[in-house]
Amino acid sequence: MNKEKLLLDLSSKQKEAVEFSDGPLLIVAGPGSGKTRVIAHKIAYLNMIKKIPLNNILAVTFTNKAARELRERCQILLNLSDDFFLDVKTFHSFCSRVLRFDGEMVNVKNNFVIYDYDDQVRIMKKILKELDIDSKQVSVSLVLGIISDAKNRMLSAINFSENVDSYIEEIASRCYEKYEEFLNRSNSLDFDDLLLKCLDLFMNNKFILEKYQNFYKYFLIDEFQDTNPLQFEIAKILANRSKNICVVGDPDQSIYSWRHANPKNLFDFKKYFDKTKIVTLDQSYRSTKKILKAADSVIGYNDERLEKNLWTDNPDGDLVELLESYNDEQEADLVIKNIKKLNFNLNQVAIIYRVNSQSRAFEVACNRESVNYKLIGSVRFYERKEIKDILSYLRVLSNPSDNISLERVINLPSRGISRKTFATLSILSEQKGISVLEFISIVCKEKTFDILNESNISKRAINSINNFYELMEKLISSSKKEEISQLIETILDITGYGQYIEEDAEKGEERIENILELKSSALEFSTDESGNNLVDFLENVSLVTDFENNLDQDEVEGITLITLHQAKGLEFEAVFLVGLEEGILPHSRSLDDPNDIQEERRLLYVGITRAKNRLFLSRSRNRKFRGQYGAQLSSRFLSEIPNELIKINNESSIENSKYKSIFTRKKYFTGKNHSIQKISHNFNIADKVYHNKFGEGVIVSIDEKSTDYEFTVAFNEQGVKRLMLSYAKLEKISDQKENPEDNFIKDEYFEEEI
DNA sequence: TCGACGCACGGGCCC
DNA sequence: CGTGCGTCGA
Repeated sequence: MNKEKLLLDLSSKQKEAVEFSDGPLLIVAGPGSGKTRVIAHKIAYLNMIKKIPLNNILAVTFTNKAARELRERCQILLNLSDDFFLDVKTFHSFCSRVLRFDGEMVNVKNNFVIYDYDDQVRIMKKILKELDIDSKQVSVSLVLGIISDAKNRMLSAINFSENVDSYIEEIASRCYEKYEEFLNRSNSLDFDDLLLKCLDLFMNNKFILEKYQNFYKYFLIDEFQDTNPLQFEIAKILANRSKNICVVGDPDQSIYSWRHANPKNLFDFKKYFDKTKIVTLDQSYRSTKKILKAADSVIGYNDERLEKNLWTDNPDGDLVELLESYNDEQEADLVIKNIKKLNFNLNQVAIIYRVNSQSRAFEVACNRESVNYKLIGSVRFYERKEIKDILSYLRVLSNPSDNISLERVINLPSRGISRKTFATLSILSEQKGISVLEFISIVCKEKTFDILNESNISKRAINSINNFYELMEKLISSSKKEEISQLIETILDITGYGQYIEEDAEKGEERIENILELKSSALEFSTDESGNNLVDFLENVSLVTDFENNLDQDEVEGITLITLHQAKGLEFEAVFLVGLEEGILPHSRSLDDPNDIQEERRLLYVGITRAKNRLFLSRSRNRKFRGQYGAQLSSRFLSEIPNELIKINNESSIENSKYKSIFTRKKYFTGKNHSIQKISHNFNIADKVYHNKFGEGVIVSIDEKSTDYEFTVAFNEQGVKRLMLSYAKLEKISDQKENPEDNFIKDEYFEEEI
């Protein structure tokens, strides 16, 4: 392939981005503007035209799935065989590998384990107990959040303790110190540590930094709007020498601020790197004009934006359809019904929701209607109990310092080592400065059981501990010679865990299947990855969360059920965005912070722009929550889409007369950016009015609200009510005819609330 | 030390 | 509604 051919099917802007190969480059790329294509072509261009060896290029993507896709594209463009070398990694996997090689310089041993959120919670629970802090007043997640914040501001436990300025920070500071000690003792790192220690390594070891700087001459970073401060620092320090760094992002698609992502990194990039070239990709090749317009008008309500003027040559397309149902079950039915009417391959259809728990109703509906579906990561595979149990055994074998994993399995299945015994063992081992497993080994090997006796551990318990020791000895020797999948089999066998699972009448079968799946993934791993040892396997497990996708992908035809966050980067012919309700999207936890609301809006923007052809938005008037039905208000975002783009799905009106009711789109919103139009009216105090439900009445007062009016009406029979004008269908008695077109009626719930 | 039982409380997004 | 924890009796 020559240069002309490589650049043939690129737009002039895409070409510009691909051909600018030396020096800092910032690509602002709207949804569907072909950014992955540009990155792939850029790598191909560097290699083919500029003759840069592939191993001098580091590409960083947001997920492992994106990494795989990029590799595939490059492989095709460069016409390479399957096993070609190209570093496409996530920040975390890159850092992890650096630390495996060179971590000693920052006191990281090469067999460290990575602790996930679940592990962190277990650790922090212990710490709170130890420090006698009431976990009802100071929650585990709060403390972990503060620690993570601190790490992202590059504050060590000591630095942090010097700068506490509130009661809660003082507590968190003490926990932070303990937490770090615990991780240290366990030879383990959390996700933040992977980045932090790696950065530490680069900043304080010139020699090692230069090694990497000399090795990687070109950097490409995707989804830059979702990089956090540590990641940005790592990018800066690595690229500081060559300055050949290209970042791609879209501030409107920044949806990970809760993970410390900072879209400002996009703007700071050009401040940090002199003479940054900026290319904006604003042509969408994905969505129809109408869908794009809907997306654009929604995101227009956010402020402090970098306006992009996204445009497309695609056809106008169909109107965005609005679905409304009575409850979440009906919502699922209605969505599936509409999917069945479409003429797309089911792989081209997605139901996208805000929270995983929404998937349940759709699974049920799919099963009932015999529609195949692929559920993406709701109960994530590696987080299932039986999988984590097996992995904990493996972790202990790979890293004997891993106390938290040991604690998990030492009495699983029950073998006579109680929590209390384990706690005693922990204290004793800590005094000796070794891990619990090491302590057990020494005591059992030297038969110095007196030390346990003295600590009030019963004869029976000591016997159990000794049995466990012998069991572990066997496993350790197996782990040295067996393939991982074989080792899993051995574990199931000699720990009794296999039998324990089988005895579980309810979930046993499913759990066995999951374990088999783990075994087959281990088998796959040891055959096709270069590293086939336990450490590599466990690392892969910690960092790759989407392994289920590997298996199905497009082999089975089925619709996709997925969260908005996970849907980033994907596209479908038809998209159903469901649960457009206050409390869901925007999520209830974001309602009182305007910045959070803006992120929720970006989330919707991401959702809308996944659609190529057809977009359906759905809301339910009621939803089950904690076992009970509660009324739901329509999402404020729905009213931000201009009416002319919207069609109300004709099946939506619930036929059952009991629930006749219906849409709550606020007609007076026109979706013009930043200027919310106020409803107007010609009512006056003392006017006689008629209301559908309450009958005749007299207006007592009219209060102006920010976008609406609140009427107080004295009804002849129902007493005094307060009603929002936009929701209540009030008529002046003199006005005889109601407009038959006007079916934007009231939201009963809203009305009664007021 | 184990497991059964009952109670209280909690549920966003993920590398 | 589900779970996770603490308490209790065996």
